[in-house]
Amino acid sequence: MYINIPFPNSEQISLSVSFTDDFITRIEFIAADLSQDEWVQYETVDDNSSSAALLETQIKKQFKHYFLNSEHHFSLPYQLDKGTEFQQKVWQALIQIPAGEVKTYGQLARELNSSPRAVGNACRSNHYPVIIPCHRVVSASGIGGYAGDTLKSQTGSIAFLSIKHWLLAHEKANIK
DNA sequence: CGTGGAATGAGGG
DNA sequence: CCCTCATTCCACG
Repeated sequence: MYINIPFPNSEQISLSVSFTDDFITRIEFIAADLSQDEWVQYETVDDNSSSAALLETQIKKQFKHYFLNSEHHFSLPYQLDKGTEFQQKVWQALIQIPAGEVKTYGQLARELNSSPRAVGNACRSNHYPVIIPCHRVVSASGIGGYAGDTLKSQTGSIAFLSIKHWLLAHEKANIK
């Protein structure tokens, strides 16, 4: 099952969160479906009739808190064991970057004895954007990429870099 | 300054 | 194997 959470400051984009009874399986940005009033869904009251409903409530609550206050620390269950050992190391490093701070691909690469390019690729394969804050990794010269997009090339209809920019601004991070 | 190659990890033809 | 990628650094002109 999944829920769509409207992304702040954009009526065009939703955050689609897929989950089972026990954990989140995937998060992705999608073009918002304007045919339904998603804010109403988003505001629904607590329902603890099942474990899935419980998790759904937590997801809604925590994203609402984060969008209200970037200091919010996510505590949601998700599967980390899908990637390779290297990818998991990168993802672990990502969740230790606090809101308001950024690291470059190069910095992370030095910490992990790898290369900037490889770190970027691991960020690219992050299945849980926002709660695993790959947006806090920027390039040495600018904002870097997001969801496969770069300054030079936007792959689809959604301007992913504008999302990265919004998240970093929301967290009051200093960027070039 | 621009350009090109190397290093790195993973995925795809 | 070869290529492409959310990079970066260093050499060379």
